[in-house]
Amino acid sequence: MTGLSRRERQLLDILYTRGRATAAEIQTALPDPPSYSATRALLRILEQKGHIRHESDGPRYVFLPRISRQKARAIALKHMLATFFDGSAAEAAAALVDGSAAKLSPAELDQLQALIDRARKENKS
Amino acid sequence: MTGLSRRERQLLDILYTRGRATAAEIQTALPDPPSYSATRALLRILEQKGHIRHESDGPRYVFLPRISRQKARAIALKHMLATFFDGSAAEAAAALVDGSAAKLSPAELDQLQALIDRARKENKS
DNA sequence: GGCCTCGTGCTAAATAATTAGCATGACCGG
DNA sequence: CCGGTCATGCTAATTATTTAGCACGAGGCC
Repeated sequence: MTGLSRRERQLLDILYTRGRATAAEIQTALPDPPSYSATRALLRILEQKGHIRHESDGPRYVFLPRISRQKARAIALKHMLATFFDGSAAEAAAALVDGSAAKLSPAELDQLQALIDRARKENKS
Repeated sequence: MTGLSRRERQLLDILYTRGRATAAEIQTALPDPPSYSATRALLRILEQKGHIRHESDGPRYVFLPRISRQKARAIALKHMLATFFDGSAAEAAAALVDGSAAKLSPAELDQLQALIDRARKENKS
């Protein structure tokens, strides 16, 4: 995943965020958008490299990542942990709870509490 | 940060991971390592772009990111939340606790528990 | 002093990435 | 039928990135 070029990465991020998108949607969403045909050329390259695929949606193509969002998440998380948190999921979670990246609502804290409780139960068995 | 080229990103990741490194160390750590002089040329570009700086360490330079690891972390976390978790810190934290990316030890769960408790206290005031 | 090693600054060539245009086909409306 | 719009496949030109070599200086050893 670190072998991606600038534009490849930008485009894949859009697809991971949205799940699927047309070339026109992707073009609009790209930072400093290139032309429609430049966008399509990039899509073709990513498809050739095996990162994405397309389906027909009426008269046009819609593009999807080849790996699931879950899978892509896990890969991205892992890379981020290694790069910024010495591999420590706990530190990353702490950063999230701490609000350096976002603020958790009470409901979200409850949700996380439930997960911790469950993780503790599983640790006991 | 999404405007970085392939090699730029690879190199910065190394510096964020290690905090500081010599050109030789960076060269070795780069995936599919280029020559020493190619590595230095890349460092020069990143320095010109303002992403890194160097200090003298005896007869050689040692390179550092221009932004702190804390800051870089926060940026990376934010981007990852937006791309893979619809902006939800709670979902990301859940993924971390859930172990899809890593398994938390009992001590780590305690640590996280303390942070949740504190966040809840702050929510009350 | 000469040679070697280590490190830097700089340059330019090679390579990869990015870009956009052309040709074509399908469809629709006048 | 013609023209316009929308979409694709494909190509090649342009631009950015990556690469590595050269020249030079510092330091150490013989």
